[in-house]
Amino acid sequence: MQFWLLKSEPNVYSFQNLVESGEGIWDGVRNYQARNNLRAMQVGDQALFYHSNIGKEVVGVVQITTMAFPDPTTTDPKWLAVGVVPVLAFDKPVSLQAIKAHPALQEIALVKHSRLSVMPIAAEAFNIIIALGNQTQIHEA
DNA sequence: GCCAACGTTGGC
DNA sequence: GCCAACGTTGGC
Repeated sequence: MQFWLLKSEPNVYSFQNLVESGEGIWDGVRNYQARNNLRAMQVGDQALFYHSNIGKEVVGVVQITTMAFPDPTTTDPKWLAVGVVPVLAFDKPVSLQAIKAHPALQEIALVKHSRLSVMPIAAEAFNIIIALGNQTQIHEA
């Protein structure tokens, strides 16, 4: 099982759009590195959903439901898409600022490779961000 | 709206 | 195959 981070501009396609439709297709990727990451995805992999430009925060988690298939938004066979479903909406979105301020998240691709739209993320970093975003599930004594 | 980072294109 | 020009992304 691999973990990923998917970036979208919320005025184009937001996490809320995905929650409302229940399932979606992650398409429109036109970058080779991002495409290669889509191709490496397996059914059941999970991904953080990041809102770029507006919000600049991780707002939830999605699960990959299909292997990569030809992107339906183009006739060019070299571009790929995957199916996704929402699995968790954060109580408290995790801002880019908070990620940059976290000592254990300095090296993630979101910070280091800000222009990549589909990137792998280590399980440790994935779990830290989930814990930050899903704070109401952390109960204190 | 600006600009840095970086990917792509095209002339040579 | 190099590299300058150009386009796009995304944070600020």
